[in-house]
Amino acid sequence: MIESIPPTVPCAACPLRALPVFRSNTPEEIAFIEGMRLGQVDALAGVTIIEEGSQNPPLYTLFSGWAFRYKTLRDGRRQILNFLLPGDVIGFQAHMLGDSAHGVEALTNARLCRHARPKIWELYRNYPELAFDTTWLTAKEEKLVDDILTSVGRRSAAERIAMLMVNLYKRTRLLDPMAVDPIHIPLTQVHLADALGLSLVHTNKTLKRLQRRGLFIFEQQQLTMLDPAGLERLADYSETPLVPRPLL
Amino acid sequence: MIESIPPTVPCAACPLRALPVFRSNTPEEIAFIEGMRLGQVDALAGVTIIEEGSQNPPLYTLFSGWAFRYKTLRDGRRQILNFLLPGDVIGFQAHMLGDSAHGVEALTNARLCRHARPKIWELYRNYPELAFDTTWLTAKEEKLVDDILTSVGRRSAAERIAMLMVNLYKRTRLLDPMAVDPIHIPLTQVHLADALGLSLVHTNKTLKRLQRRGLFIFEQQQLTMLDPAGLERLADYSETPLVPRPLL
DNA sequence: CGGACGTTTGACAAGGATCAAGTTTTGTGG
DNA sequence: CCACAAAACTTGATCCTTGTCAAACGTCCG
Repeated sequence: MIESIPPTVPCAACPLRALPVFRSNTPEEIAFIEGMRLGQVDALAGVTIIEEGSQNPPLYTLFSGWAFRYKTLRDGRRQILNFLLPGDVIGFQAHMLGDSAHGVEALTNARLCRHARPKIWELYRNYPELAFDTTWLTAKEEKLVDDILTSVGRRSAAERIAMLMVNLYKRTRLLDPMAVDPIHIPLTQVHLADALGLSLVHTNKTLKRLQRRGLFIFEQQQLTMLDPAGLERLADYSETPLVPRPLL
Repeated sequence: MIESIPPTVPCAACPLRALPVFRSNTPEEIAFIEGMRLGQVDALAGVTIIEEGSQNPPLYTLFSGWAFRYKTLRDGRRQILNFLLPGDVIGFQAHMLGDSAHGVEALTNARLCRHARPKIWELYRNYPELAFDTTWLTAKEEKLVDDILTSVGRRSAAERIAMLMVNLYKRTRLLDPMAVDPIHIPLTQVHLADALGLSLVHTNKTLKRLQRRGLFIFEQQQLTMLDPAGLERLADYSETPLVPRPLL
């Protein structure tokens, strides 16, 4: 399922660090992070990275690929809480609280950096900037969930889809500023439905309707943005100021 | 709106600290927290404590009373993200990210401890345990929002109400272990509706139906639990392990 | 070639929204 | 302490967004 692999690059040469979205670190900080990293592992698409309800699960950073956090009810209903992209931390909430209230599943084949959980404490003791960054990442993810909750609670199906498309489009562009449409979004309509709190059938119909309105094209997991302004208007989207993001 | 008052008690004598829910701190930590506290303020019920979208809003701890976090869409639709009870931190996400993506409003008359934002940095530098606690509180709130999102996205109206009642009941009991039914829950049906992602009318009808089923009584903001097990079953509620909570 | 998976569509059911009153409770000023 | 307005709660009728059921179709892969 999840296989260890020989480390691909040292943290100092992490390709993510080269991206403008990520804040730069001092050499000492990078050395500490390198020391915290136990190694890299690969997870195939569809694999469960963290089991729902597991005790003290491992702590990862997503190096490449996509994943998502989710919760399920006993009868199988599933809510996707948010999607995880490279640079996102996996398992931190569980690290803090002791067990994982949610599961994490790989959407694509994914490569993860695994971290030594006990070193987090050392991080707090000796690298207050990194500790601060850690909190920043947690706060940022909470804000994202706040936004999603607002969508699911108060937006119509069409508005929710518009919102999600705009968000995913922006997030992927931050990670690949050179990308041109169409952009690869590795989601099936089941994922969309579970993330939006809608049924699969209704998601499909609303998705088609929006595409017929000429807002975007999304087929075979390829997204082409046709009318970004129209989509943002429909989503009642408000821009988030852009701040460089820490990377553990 | 928000009025400064002479400090009521020193942090060391904070009545919240006496409660079993809250983790104990060393005298040095408490002294630091005391030094971080700028003073206490009172907010009347209904007052906006933090404006949606405000830049660098103040940082508070809720000393007494209830409040809630919310987001609104341009046309006025409102989603309540979660309810805040004594001990909860207010404005921390905004402190981290620079501006507040959500608003905070007092539900009852509330007393707040206001903190010196720049001292947070000192806290990270000199009190790693407290920094850790801060992250813990953020992670805990994210988990709460995760749970609410799951409700709003995947539970029926009746299930959502059951879930919320169980949660609020448990949270209030933690803060007042001696309390006996009926318990005061200072929410109107408008608040319930906005927290659950439902219309007011449907909230009312479903609420009545559950009460007619003998699960609980909720009137005049007084909650009596009649069939906690039945409610938890309906809500598909899974127990969270109880860990003492840090208090800033 | 046969499944498994993902997408698409139509028909129908239903949970929840909206509209419109009416009733009760709460709060405030006289 | 009463009177009155505002806020909160109820209820019925109706509409409609979304869910459920069913089935067909395409594609990829062993």
